[in-house]
Amino acid sequence: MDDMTPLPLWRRVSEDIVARIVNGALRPGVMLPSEIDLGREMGVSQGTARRALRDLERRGIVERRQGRGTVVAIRTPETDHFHFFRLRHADGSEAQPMLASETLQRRRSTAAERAALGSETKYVYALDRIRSIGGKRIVREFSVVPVLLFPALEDRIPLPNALYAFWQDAYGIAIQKADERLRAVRADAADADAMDVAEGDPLIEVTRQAVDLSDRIVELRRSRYVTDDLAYTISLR
Amino acid sequence: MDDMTPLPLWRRVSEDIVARIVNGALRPGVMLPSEIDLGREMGVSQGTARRALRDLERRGIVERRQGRGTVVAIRTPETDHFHFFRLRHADGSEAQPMLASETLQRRRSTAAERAALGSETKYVYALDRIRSIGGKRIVREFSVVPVLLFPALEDRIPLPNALYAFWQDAYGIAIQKADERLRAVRADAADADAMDVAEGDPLIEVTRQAVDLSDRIVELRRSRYVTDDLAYTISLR
DNA sequence: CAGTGGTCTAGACCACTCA
DNA sequence: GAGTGGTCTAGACCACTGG
Repeated sequence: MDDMTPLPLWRRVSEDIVARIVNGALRPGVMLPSEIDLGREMGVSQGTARRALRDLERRGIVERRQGRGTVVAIRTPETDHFHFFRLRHADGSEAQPMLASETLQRRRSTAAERAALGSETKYVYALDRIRSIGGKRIVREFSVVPVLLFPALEDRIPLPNALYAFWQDAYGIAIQKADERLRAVRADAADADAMDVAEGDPLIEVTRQAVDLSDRIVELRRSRYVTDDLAYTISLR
Repeated sequence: MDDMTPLPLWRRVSEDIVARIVNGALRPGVMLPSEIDLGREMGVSQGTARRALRDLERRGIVERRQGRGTVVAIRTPETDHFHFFRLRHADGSEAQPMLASETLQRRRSTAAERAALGSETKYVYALDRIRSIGGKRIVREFSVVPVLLFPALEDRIPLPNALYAFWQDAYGIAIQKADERLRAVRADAADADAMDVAEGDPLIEVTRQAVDLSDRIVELRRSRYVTDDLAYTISLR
């Protein structure tokens, strides 16, 4: 598993900054040193510091603006939510979901959850939410997160619409990517009860694993979408 | 629409190379000049030529290997097909689809097709395919492409499994990205007839627009997937 | 062994931002 | 006007590839 060759200098610089973000020394919105200063601090040239910052920018971890500087990226409800929430109208515009209901439960983890989240995950929070768009309830989400990573989550109820922005803000856990599997399923009785859909209607079910900056799986999520008026939209490159 | 600032030097270099690929002067698999030679040819430094090549590599247009050189990327049936064909087994492994049937028809374009493919698209080829995986017919694909871009396509029947690799090879049209919209639908009588699925069963329907290196929409595709054993798999970053 | 891309440095000029 | 990132140059050394 180990790589014989050491990491390039620029990568060590960028990983050092990631580590500072993960351990909380750098918080979202904070200004980073300039390329020249960063290079001096780390004992590398400006070009190398520049490359590290460019790497972080490409990964969406920092934001750079000419004349202004480099700041740790903030996951706002806008940027964050719409990046990981893929339902769009027919014209491609973003859908504005509202939270219709929310329940949070603390319980023992299942074997499958421990397999994905790590064996130290004895307890989890199970968060069930229903979202409506344009007055129609068309999304059910079942999220599972380790209690260890999100202590005292029940005290924060009601949770904000955009979970990932909240996690970064309140727990310092930043989502890097989400791996998803989509399948078509029939709405069951519970779906018909919770959403504006008839039992037996086709839904898209999305199973997601959300991965943070430390490459840990920090959330398991299963979502069910009614796709009558909105579609799940992606771009393959 | 126009940008006041001129393109950076490195971008002009990379766009020049893209143009050479588009017009056929550079074909897939061909070796590019080294960074130093390219810089000399274009009157820029090695660093700038390097940046242009890195840009092309990031966009998947060329492949670079230390010690070997830079070549125009080849869309092989493996690399290409599995990039744009997202069905995966439960363990994440790639599914091996077989072509179960194929029909090609030349006809006038519809108004909707002209809106997407360009008003000069008077005629299109409509390609309908059924794919099977593990002996089960679980994919229907309806592709529409302009006759102008793919002349004499009927002479190439049967078309290979991986369409995009074939297009690049036979017509010099390289797919850069594909924008997709996913919805859950019920299998109709034609689906039940063509695939191993019962009428009314839930399917995922994917509507795709494929875009080439010149930013033209060159294909409209509608696919229907049975997701009992396989799931549509993506990664959001 | 010659040639390639990967990394790294040092320095220059420019465009942009903000006080 | 001082400071930032964006671009560009010129040159160095290294690791890898292939004959």
